[in-house]
Amino acid sequence: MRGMDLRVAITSVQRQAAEKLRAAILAGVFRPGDRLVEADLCAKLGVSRPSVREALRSLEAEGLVTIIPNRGPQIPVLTWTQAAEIYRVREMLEGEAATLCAKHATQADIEQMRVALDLFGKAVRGADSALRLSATADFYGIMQKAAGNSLIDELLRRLMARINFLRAQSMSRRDRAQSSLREMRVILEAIERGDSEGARRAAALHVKAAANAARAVLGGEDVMQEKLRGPEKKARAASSKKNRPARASR
Amino acid sequence: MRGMDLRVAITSVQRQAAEKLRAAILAGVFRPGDRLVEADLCAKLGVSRPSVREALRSLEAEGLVTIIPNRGPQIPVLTWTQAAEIYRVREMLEGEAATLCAKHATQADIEQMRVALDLFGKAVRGADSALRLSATADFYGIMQKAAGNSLIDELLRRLMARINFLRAQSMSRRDRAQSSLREMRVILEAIERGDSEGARRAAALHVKAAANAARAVLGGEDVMQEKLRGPEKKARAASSKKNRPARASR
DNA sequence: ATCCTGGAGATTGTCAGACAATCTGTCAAT
DNA sequence: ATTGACAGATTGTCTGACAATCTCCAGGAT
Repeated sequence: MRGMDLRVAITSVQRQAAEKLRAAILAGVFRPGDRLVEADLCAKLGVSRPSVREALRSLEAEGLVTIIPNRGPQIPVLTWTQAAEIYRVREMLEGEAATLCAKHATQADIEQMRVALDLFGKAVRGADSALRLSATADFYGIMQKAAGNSLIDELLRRLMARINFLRAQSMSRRDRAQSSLREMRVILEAIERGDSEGARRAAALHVKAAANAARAVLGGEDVMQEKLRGPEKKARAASSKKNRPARASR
Repeated sequence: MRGMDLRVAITSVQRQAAEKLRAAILAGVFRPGDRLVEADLCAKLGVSRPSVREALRSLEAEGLVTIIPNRGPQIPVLTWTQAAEIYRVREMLEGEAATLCAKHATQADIEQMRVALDLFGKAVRGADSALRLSATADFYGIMQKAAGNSLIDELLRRLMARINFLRAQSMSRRDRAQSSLREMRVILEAIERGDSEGARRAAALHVKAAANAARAVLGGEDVMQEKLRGPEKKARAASSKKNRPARASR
């Protein structure tokens, strides 16, 4: 093979740290509002503070954590307004990706998407939430790669990361997962018949539906702040037990 | 005034460093392909290496610099493919911003945009490139603020930063600047009459024209790599002469 | 009893210095 | 001319330190 990639994966500690943290956040290890104490992260990741801090700067620029001066990093709490903005942009970008995919996808691409979609269908029927997430990720991953615009791919990936928390919550509702499956089928059908504008519309519709489901979870107006900040105090008491057992005397 | 913002600007060294660097890159102090040596930046910014490194991480995530492991940060060299992707996304986002602006803009917003556009016209006639840049920035700044979607605003700002170099080059051509002025007038007119779809079309058209002008500068295919990497070697000899004494003098 | 005021502890922001790993360019040897 | 080794420059990472700031709790004043 002429174009085989022989490069050894060369990476650095803080890059790995950033990756681990990103994965942890996406996996829901931390919840919105949680503070990330540098010292703890050092211990958990097994690296020094400078590396952790650099990793955190990267994540901050990606919007995955918010760093408040003199207070430190924490998982951002989304308001509904912010979430709505993300969904709106996602709608445009995903629509474009679907259009591009309908134009450029090879038979192999389409075949892969079909496999991913079948897998998703199985996950929905079996209520397997982990498989559901990975199957959708696959489906979109293939679509975006086939679309051939790497910027859209990257932007979408970051936006998805930011609303990951919401997606997990709204997807856990069975009916939403099933509608989602139907909508994705429509997208794929349009791509199969090379209907680029149809694919765009279908993708946009799908995101709109997802946004509606998310709004239901979030409560329409920006009440979410209270919804999530209410439990925070209780959570802090619990987590302080975990973080500094020595002082749990009270 | 009830809502007056009394907060003192609380910020940190590395945030300021990041800002300074960002501004320097946008101002064209560094050219694509230039390496940013940490020690030099420390000297120029007057801060320590950890702060510089954290600032660089932020800029990396924003796409303003590329950090190659064991080689360090450098200003990314855009290929035409990448630039085209950016213009495509910019077209969508700016179209949406124009639409939203047409829907939500107040009379005051429109008035401000008109002022900025007049200023831009004056800059074009007077061949004042600095004023040209600030006037366009104003025009779009007002438009995006009036649109009321802060995510689009932020994404556009970052994308613009990445193609800043191209914009400066293609805008320096008088005819392009004049077409630009005409196109922006059309956008504003659509906004004034509340024609949201017209505003979207006009904005998209404007970005398409800008992309064409940029392609002319960049040479259509990805030849740019050579174009910019050629002078790099000569530049390095000169810059090392320039960079080294700074170390000795302090 | 409630509110204000210190202070103690925790955490972040920043720096200096050090050292290994890696890259780059030069120069000699084949 | 290509290869190989060496020296210098630069990055990646860690340690330790200290000031600035925040948070929470206790004690005192009203």
